[in-house]
Amino acid sequence: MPKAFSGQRATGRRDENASDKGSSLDLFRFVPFRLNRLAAEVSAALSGEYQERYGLDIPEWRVLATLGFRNDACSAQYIAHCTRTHKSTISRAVTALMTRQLVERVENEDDRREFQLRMTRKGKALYEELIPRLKRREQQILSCLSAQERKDFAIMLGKIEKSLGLVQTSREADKTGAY
Amino acid sequence: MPKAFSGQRATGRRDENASDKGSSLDLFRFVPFRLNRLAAEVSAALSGEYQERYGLDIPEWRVLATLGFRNDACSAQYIAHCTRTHKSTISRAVTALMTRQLVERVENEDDRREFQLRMTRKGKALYEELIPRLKRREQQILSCLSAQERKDFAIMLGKIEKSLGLVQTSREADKTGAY
DNA sequence: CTAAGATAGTCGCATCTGCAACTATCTAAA
DNA sequence: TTTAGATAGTTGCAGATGCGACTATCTTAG
Repeated sequence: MPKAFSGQRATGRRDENASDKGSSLDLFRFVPFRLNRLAAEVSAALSGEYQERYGLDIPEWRVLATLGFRNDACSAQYIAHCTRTHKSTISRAVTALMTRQLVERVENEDDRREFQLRMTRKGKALYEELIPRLKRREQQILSCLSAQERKDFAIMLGKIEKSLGLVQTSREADKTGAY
Repeated sequence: MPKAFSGQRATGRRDENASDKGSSLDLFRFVPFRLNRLAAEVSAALSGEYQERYGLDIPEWRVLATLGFRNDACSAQYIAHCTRTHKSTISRAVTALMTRQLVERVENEDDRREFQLRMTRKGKALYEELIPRLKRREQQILSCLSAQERKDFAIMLGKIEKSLGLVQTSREADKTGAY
């Protein structure tokens, strides 16, 4: 048996004089840290599905997810904006997906700077196969919450997203152009 | 005014025939995606404090946060395990912090493989200055939630963390050695 | 029409970080 | 004691990704 560490935060050997009200901070109660850690862990838990099984990385998955949900062609820039992913990252993901013939693009007649992206038949097939797996995983991860808690959790996420400007109604977006 | 995209998810031009119950998935309701995006955004919102102002990156901040909260020396490995950060990342962070004389290390008499890390006076000073700023930011981010909601949100995070094995009592850890 | 500025997409570059190999050290079993 | 295996920490390497420059194209003001 390996030598165990002499304490974890639960028992902690933290000096109680350094109160949380003052100049100390419990990393394990600090929401930004928790979100980072949780997001990394959840991604890792899902990567078995899209990464190992289908050889997709996260940006590639986001491209497919956007195209699949919209069920309509759209530009790379659109995907970059609405998934909050850098356009160069999306560009590389699209290149990889085109190489694998999961996605194809056609020139836009009205604006020859941009391309209309759409999934190929092969891409759609992969998407259809992947989606139920990912949904199942998500449900597994959330199964520790009751139905009501899941609902509340989603609402709170929404509030935080909104306060950070992560969600935007199309009306607001039309005004500001800030996609 | 720039040309606006022709639709964001709120209005969406999504084909309603592709029901969520079936083979489609709304990325914006998909918790793993939302967590990733939210974590990235929250980190960006905080980076102004530790990154721009103090030249710390996230791993460096995690080292300081662990040392500061424990208020006691500990090994790099300990920090790596309890922050769930790769040991090579922590190693590089510690090197950088030592160069800046924010952290120092002493040999462990009992086990000469490991070093005891502690903050220097200078490191403590930076820590003390940084903490209230970060707490303030966290509160700003969470200010869109009521006190009760914040509480509930923390509880739900805890449940998900627990179900993913992200939290571990020291008792369990002592048994498994799985820090 | 022309010119200035904005936008779509690509690509080189730098940085970050996980992986794995490596050294040094410790532990445990024969 | 000896030796095999485990652990702490470091470092080279490779993959991923954000930034910024670049080209091509579009828009708008004059």
